[in-house]
Amino acid sequence: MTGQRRVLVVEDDITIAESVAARLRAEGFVVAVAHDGPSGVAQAAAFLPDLVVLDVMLPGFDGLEVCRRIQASRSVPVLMLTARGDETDLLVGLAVGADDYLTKPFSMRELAARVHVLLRRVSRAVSSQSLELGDLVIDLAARRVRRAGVEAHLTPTEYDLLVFLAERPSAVQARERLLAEACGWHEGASSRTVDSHVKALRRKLGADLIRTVHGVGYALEVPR
Amino acid sequence: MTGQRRVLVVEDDITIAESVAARLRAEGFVVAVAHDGPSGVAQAAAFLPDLVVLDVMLPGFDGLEVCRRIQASRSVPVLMLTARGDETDLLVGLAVGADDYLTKPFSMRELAARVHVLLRRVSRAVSSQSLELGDLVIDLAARRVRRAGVEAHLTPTEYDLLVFLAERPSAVQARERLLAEACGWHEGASSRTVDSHVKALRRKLGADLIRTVHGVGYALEVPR
DNA sequence: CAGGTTCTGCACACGATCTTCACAACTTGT
DNA sequence: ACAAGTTGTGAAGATCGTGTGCAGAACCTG
Repeated sequence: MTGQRRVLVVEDDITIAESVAARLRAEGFVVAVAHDGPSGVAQAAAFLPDLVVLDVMLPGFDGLEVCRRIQASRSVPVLMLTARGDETDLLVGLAVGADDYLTKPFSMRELAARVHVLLRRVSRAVSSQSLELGDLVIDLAARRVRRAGVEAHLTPTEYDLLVFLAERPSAVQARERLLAEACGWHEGASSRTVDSHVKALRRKLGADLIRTVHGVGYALEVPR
Repeated sequence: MTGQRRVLVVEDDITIAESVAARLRAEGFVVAVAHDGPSGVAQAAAFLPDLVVLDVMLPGFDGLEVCRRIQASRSVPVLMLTARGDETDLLVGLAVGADDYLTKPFSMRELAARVHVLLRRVSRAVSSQSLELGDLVIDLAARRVRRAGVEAHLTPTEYDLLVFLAERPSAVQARERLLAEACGWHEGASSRTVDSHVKALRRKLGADLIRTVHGVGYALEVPR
């Protein structure tokens, strides 16, 4: 994970919002605050947070709707804040895509702990800023790739191909899929084109990185 | 992830342990219970749970040590149970690799909700669906097969054949069926082709895996 | 526009895989 | 135990898929 984590707090109660924001800033996060649903959704799109802390009770439309809309465009972990006993909201929230929840009142310490857990989990899976698979590091923002600390210069197609594979580590992808996703789609495109790019990736990043699955396609193996 | 999820509950208070186990069983999980640290670690290795619910206060050695040991061998999500106010234990627990926690007293409903969230998250992250039949593990996304932890290299036809059988454990499949499903369909294809592939599978994965049903076909037996 | 880079498609060689065959070993029913 | 049918086995040929190098096309960039 590169740089600072960004957290968006969507909470209409100014006092709570500020406490939360202050605590998270103290923990080293970059924090944005929205006080209603529509601006929450807007900020989620503009601020591109790594995590959203979301009150379910909001003016405009409610938190569940916000949750749905945020998740619709981009997969972001959501920590929901619910009133105690609001189990219906809670269950709906989890169904809608929230990843965790806290019931009010909660301690700032508890909030911080949960935020850290959620982000740790996310970075373990897929980070929005960089992909790290063993000694392979892909800096998505900078479009740079390093293997065992050594930077490799990749052409655009090679890079896209690598990222597509790296986002699905060890999952086998058919040539056709790779051709369509990474290279553009041409009528009558030859799937042998993929071979050429795979070959280039192997030359630049090591032959062990990409596994050939005979008769199917390729998969990226997590290197050590 | 195939079939039922397995949950291990490590909790010394028999009443709590049974309530938790009962609730989780009602939710459709396969549940094992351990009442102290050492047997918790042992069961984690033997029962191979998809998730562990772990009390931090345990006879033997404490829950944090159990957590460490469980995580040491295999990555399993851990839901910690802590006494209210035990924030030190809590933070250490999260550091040691717990993925979530509940403070006592908690409602069974809350527990069940968290268990579901954790498992959903894991299946989302690790994604790779897999078939597990005893010591045979088929990673469908990666198209990889392991028996008793040892990876076997299978050819495309062998793999397809195995998956077809593994999706219908113990069910006998006619040669013609296998020929059509796993191998492509040729006019006038000889069903003896299947024999060759079965033979290869037996050589690579052990002779006990595939049972011959004389005059009918083959069936995959769940190995112990 | 010149010079470079990148993408794509092709052909060949090699290796992996599939299929078949003949014969041995086995199962089943009588 | 025997005969008939079925399955296991090993090997060999046919087929298919992939790695590789190369060259023209397409694409930037200054």
